[in-house]
Amino acid sequence: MQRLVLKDLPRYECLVEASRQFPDLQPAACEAFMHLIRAGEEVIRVMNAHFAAHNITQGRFLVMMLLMEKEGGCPTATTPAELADLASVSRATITGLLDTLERDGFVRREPDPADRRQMSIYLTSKAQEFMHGILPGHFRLITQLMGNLSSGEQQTLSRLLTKVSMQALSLAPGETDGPAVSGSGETV
Amino acid sequence: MQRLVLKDLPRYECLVEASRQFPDLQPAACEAFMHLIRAGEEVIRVMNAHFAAHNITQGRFLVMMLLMEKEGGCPTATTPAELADLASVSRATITGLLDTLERDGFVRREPDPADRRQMSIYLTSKAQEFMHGILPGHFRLITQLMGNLSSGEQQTLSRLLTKVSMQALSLAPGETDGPAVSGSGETV
DNA sequence: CTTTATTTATAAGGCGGCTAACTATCAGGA
DNA sequence: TCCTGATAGTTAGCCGCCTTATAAATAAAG
Repeated sequence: MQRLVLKDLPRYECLVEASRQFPDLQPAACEAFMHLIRAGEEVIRVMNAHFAAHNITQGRFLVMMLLMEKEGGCPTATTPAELADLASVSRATITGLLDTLERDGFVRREPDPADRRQMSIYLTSKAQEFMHGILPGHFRLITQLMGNLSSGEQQTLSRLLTKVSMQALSLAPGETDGPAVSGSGETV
Repeated sequence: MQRLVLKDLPRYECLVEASRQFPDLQPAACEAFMHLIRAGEEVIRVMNAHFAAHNITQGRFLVMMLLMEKEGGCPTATTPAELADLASVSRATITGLLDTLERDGFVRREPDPADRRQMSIYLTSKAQEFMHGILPGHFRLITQLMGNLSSGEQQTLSRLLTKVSMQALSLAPGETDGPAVSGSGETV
């Protein structure tokens, strides 16, 4: 249901202590990193509890969100390939999710007459009703989760996290062992 | 290897638009929430790539971190129960992790002579070497991930995320549908 | 028509969570 | 002493979600 995370983060002095043994450890960066991981997991834990109370999972919820018709011209998916792309997972994963959603009567697969390789995925009316029943509580929960922050703090948080995301994306493809370390033999 | 997440976040106007349909949706809170989820996942993705390059997983890494001897008096675990507690997972989960770690020669289980129900878990010297080989790169990676932020921004981020974590913890046990909604019939 | 690319689905596998049930042990009390 | 209850760890069975590799149908381009 959730992911293995530290319950209590090490105190800052502890990080400073450890940075003597490991000069690459920057206490402030490390602390921000751990807070990020933990806050993300705590928030996901709360969301999962909400989902579980409605007999759904985060994956199925996201797929249905992506399938919902939106007024504001936001991205909407209709095929498994689009879903996989929007969610950054493999198509096989989406097939599995759609299988269970279809079994439970939440989505319908229909062959596309124009391109017969493609399937079009539609939310059933049952799913529409379900989502409209669950979404107000979902949004209230998000509001509550962020309720300790002022509007300004929420914006600051968004800004800082965007920076982190961009950095993470830039680090994703290339290898990890820092600059100018080409092959220092830690390939255990 | 990672979790299903939105690749591209909806634009802010899109959230404003949606907030007309769902009055409970607060665009700024929702945006911060999504940035948090996404940044967390992106960061975890990068870390997982690093772990995978060394044939390890995040769970096994965390267990070994908890087992390492630390100088600064930080929390260290020696029994499965302590590990489960520190990591907030069930003991059965820890048993599974320890099984694979033991199979790969990273930990040793020894019965506690004082209380024969208990096992004491120790890192092998192989694991010690492994961790000392991997940790510098690990910490460098964290430093890089947070490298887009100034020291002040890192501290601000830690502070804001702490607020979010605390709020999430306070929301964890109680139910989710907001205040004064006792039983409005969305128990689909 | 043939080749190549694309879309979906399937199969097999792995990780990492969970609960429930079981064994062994410890500790307290009648 | 023996029963009882709590605790530590393992086991068994389950599920969610992810992967890669493969297959089958179709499309598109030469």
